[in-house]
Amino acid sequence: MDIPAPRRTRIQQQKRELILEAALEVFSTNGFRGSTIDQIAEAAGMSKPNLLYYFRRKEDIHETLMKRLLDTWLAPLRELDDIGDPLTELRSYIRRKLEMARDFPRESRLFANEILQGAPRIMPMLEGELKTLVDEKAAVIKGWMRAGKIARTDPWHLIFSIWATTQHYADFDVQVRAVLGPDRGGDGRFEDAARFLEQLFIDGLKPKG
Amino acid sequence: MDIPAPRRTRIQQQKRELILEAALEVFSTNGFRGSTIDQIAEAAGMSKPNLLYYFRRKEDIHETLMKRLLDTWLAPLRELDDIGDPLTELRSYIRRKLEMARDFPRESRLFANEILQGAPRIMPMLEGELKTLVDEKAAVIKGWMRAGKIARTDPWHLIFSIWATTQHYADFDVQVRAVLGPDRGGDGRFEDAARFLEQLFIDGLKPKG
DNA sequence: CAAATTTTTGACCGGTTGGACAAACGTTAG
DNA sequence: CTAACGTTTGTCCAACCGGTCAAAAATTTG
Repeated sequence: MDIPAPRRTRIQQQKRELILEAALEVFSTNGFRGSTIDQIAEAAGMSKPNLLYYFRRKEDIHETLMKRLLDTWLAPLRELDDIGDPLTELRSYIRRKLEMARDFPRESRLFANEILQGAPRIMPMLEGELKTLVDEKAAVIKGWMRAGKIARTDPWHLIFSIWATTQHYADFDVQVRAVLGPDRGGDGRFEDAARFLEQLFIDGLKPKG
Repeated sequence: MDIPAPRRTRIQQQKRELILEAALEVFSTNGFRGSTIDQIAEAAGMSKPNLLYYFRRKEDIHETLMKRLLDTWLAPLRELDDIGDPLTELRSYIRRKLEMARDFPRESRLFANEILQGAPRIMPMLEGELKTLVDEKAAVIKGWMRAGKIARTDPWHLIFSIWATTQHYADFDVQVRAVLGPDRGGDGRFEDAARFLEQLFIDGLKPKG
């Protein structure tokens, strides 16, 4: 990175944001290697050397984007809380996750791209921060199961399946729209998905009578 | 493509297979633009011009790979049949899909890469062949619902969720292994996933008493 | 064996890419 | 006004990349 964080002027902050926004667009649709600095510069409305004045290397942009992304990306899971009704908690976790797929598909795709290619730049984060958080929440879910509040299953795979099903609507969006066709593939598809996922997970997780 | 298919010698077939195998490895981990002909050639143990003797352009390799992939990829869904017990049919569909994620993760990632980047090369196939097949199978599932054999839901989103959850174990494999850790992330993870998915989908789809 | 054919390779080319650099431009403060 | 500082740009470069080509090497055919 270029200018040390504390000494950034308002203009510098602004331009850096502009670049990051443009880079998100470009990286998320072309992957890291598939994106060029020129593309990002053009999307940000500036020349390549100008962009390189704010971020010395292409990788710096990607790294900054990635760091920032991970926090927001894990926020919904962080909010999953022990207090409150378990099924309600899970329901709103699923809803929040699906809303993120709807409202931040580029972020989802950026993340998917990185994982698909073996997570070369964020492996430590997965084994550290992410694993810790998931283990913690899995313990919470396990507690609910022991208390008979929800059916017994593997909490880790439950979390994976929530990730998979919700992010699918961002990462595989073109496929979803192609299969649903013009009529059902419109804006309503997220509400249909929400209804379906609620039924699948919540009804499926109700404790066995 | 180079030599017309009917006039290929045994050696040509063999070399082409070698190249396709190497290309699958490289494309699935780096994406199309992220992969170079040199990488593929090295992985196939030959020089770049030699590779280009068998496939004139980089795109031809990708196209051949993609065409071949789609058939095998959709085979499990094609097998989903109206005859036989609905829950058993769905259970074995899910199992076959998960087995494909386990045994052909590179194929899954190649496909995921393509879709993630907007499916520029296979869009017609998605809107045509794939949509037709899914619509057909959705009708079958709907029939089961009308007959009271399984609970009522959206058949399209049901299929999406099966795709998402099973392919997740191939596409996001590094993340799954990182989160499960060294002990649970070993070879047993697919059996755990199979048990979990069976419970989620099959128990969740039993008709409401 | 020799001629014909197929396969392999080294050298090369034009275009692209990430990045460096110095000069020009703009802005602010004394 | 002008010196200092921050910003922008045109130009350039070395590395890389997809692809060509002619000639060498290997193989097949007669």
